Amino acid sequence: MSTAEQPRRADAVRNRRLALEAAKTLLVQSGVTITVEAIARQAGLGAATIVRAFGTKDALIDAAVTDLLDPLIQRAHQALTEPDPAAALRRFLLDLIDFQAAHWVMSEQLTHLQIPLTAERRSALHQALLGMIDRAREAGAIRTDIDPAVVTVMLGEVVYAIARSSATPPALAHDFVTVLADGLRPQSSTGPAGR
Amino acid sequence: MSTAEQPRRADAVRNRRLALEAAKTLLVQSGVTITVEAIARQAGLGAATIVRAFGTKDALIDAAVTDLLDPLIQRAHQALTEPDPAAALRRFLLDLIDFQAAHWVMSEQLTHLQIPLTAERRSALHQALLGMIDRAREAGAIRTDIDPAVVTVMLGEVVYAIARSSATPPALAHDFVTVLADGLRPQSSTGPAGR
DNA sequence: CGCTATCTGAAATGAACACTCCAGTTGAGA
DNA sequence: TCTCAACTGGAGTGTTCATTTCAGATAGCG
Repeated sequence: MSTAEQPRRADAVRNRRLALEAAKTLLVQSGVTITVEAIARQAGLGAATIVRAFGTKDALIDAAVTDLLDPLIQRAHQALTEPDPAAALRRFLLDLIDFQAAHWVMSEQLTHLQIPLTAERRSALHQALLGMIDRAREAGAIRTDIDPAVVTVMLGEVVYAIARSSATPPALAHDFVTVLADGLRPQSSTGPAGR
Repeated sequence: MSTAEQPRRADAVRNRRLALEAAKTLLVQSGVTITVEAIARQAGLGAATIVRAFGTKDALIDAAVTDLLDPLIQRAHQALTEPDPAAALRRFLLDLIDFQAAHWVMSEQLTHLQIPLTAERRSALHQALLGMIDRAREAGAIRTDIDPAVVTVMLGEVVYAIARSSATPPALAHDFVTVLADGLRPQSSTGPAGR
């Protein structure tokens, strides 16, 4: 393909890797404003070197976030093949919350950046989640009076939010998923519906 | 009190008001980076005038956001006195989502600002929400196996998230509150619990 | 080894902002 | 109407950054 990797000097390759690791480290830390300067310091390199290795700061961040996101995507694909769809969904939601709890600071940093790779990964996650919900729905584990697309948006956004919450104790995540799961289960009693 | 308003010239008062309105207008618009320059243009004033009227840009934004938040706080207090706690909570959640849907862009802008007044209002909202949940709980409308504080965090964050979702069709908000309400209701069947 | 294309990073550049200065304007009391 | 302190806003000032430049260092081939 067009991925024609022109040969690069060993030190350039090494420094590129260092820059990526440094960016990942900073992305996970809270409270830090991520500047090229800061990444350079963390990597023990000059700022110019870092920018040159990726073209722009945005491209560097994009690559770093993509890296961080990959394990999560793997888990998502895994969840899609597990036998019990409801359990898989539940487990994945908890994974998602864990991930966001560790990384929500990152999301804040990303707002004004041009990060196409990351956008792509996010969309992949969204697709996988949609798949999980479809499976759970077909298995009868999720009420059918709500559009699966709506459920997907709901869960995706909500997980982000819950992880974001200042405290984020594990108990919160667990309780939260419980409430969601109970609310999403087919409701036997349409209850005091009218209200 | 110490609110000793030293007399100010009529034009100064008018311009202060203009600046506040301009800031509110921009805060609600999406995609706009809010600079003092932009607010000044919107208000038809010079940038210097605006900064001087409030001391700092942050103070201006703080005042504007506070203004925008006030009606919502009023609704919250209102909800606390309605006869049916469950219905009041539900209605307020929908209000909250509506508000956030209209204003979430704003929240993004606020991340790096010094906005004590706004922080205070937010905390007031949180308190009110906690109150509503307590009332609904006492009325037996909310399951008791989950800490009310957790429920509060849950709802507060979640509402923010759901409003944030790109689409935000009203249907989404409605369905979402339904799912939450069903999930938060006392669960008769501990169900096929183990799972 | 020696040579040179590739790399490096300190310093320069330039853009975006919040905030300040000051010469000129204006509201409003006498 | 006159006067002047309070106001205004265009033109700075100082910062914070991403990105570029370029003189010097170095990987790695012959």
